[in-house]
Amino acid sequence: MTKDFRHVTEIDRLLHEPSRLVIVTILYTVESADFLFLQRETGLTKGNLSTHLAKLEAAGYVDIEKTFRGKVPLTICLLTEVGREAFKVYRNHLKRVVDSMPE
Amino acid sequence: MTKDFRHVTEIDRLLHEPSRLVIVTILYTVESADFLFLQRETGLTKGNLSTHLAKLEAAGYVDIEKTFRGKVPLTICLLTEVGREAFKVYRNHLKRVVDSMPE
DNA sequence: ATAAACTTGTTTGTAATGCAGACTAGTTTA
DNA sequence: TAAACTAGTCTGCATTACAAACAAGTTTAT
Repeated sequence: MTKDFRHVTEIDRLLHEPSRLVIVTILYTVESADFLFLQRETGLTKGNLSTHLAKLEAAGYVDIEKTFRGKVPLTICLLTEVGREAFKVYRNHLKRVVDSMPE
Repeated sequence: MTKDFRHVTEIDRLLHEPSRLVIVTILYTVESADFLFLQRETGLTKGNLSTHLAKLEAAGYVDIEKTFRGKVPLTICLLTEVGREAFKVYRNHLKRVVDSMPE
């Protein structure tokens, strides 16, 4: 048996998707962001961003608040405590993965 | 504009898939392995392993040599030079990702 | 007035992906 | 000669990622 690298497969798939990781990383640093801000920062299309946010919301990682800026609809996104914890866990897991990789 | 985390999205998707990363990591350390050895080490089902290997072969990351051990068919897998390089690039990319993640 | 363009997203359609069970083909053992 | 084993591939299904099309209203230009 070689060294066991299978721990990699236990990583949080929701955050392992690069698009979602970028979204969550941004939310981790800013605490609150609207839809178009996220779109600009991530470079994602609206449809794609919308889907990823819905998935993160379904997992309880982000809260999505529908509101208005004047008369214009506005979607505010923020990380939940669950999401913050999940990010930290993922980050640490990824660190271990990197450290376990052979030279 | 917040810090730019979009470099994450440029990561090698082929290696970003955990199952394939485990396969390639093993091949990186052993230089040569047969199908059943890989199956035991990775914990993947045959079908899944077969598909992932085919994908890695199509990308030129692994060579697959069909041979026989006595009268029994045997599939030998090994990383190509391209695959070794791709692994190193991915590993370094992942290091940068981890280092760029906020506390 | 009303048409054009913009804001802010959601829904839909499509192609790719991951996964495991069914299947193939041959070999060895009972 | 039937059962069980070895070594994989093929098939089908559920999930995913992605972007284009659509929706619903607002602001600007003519």
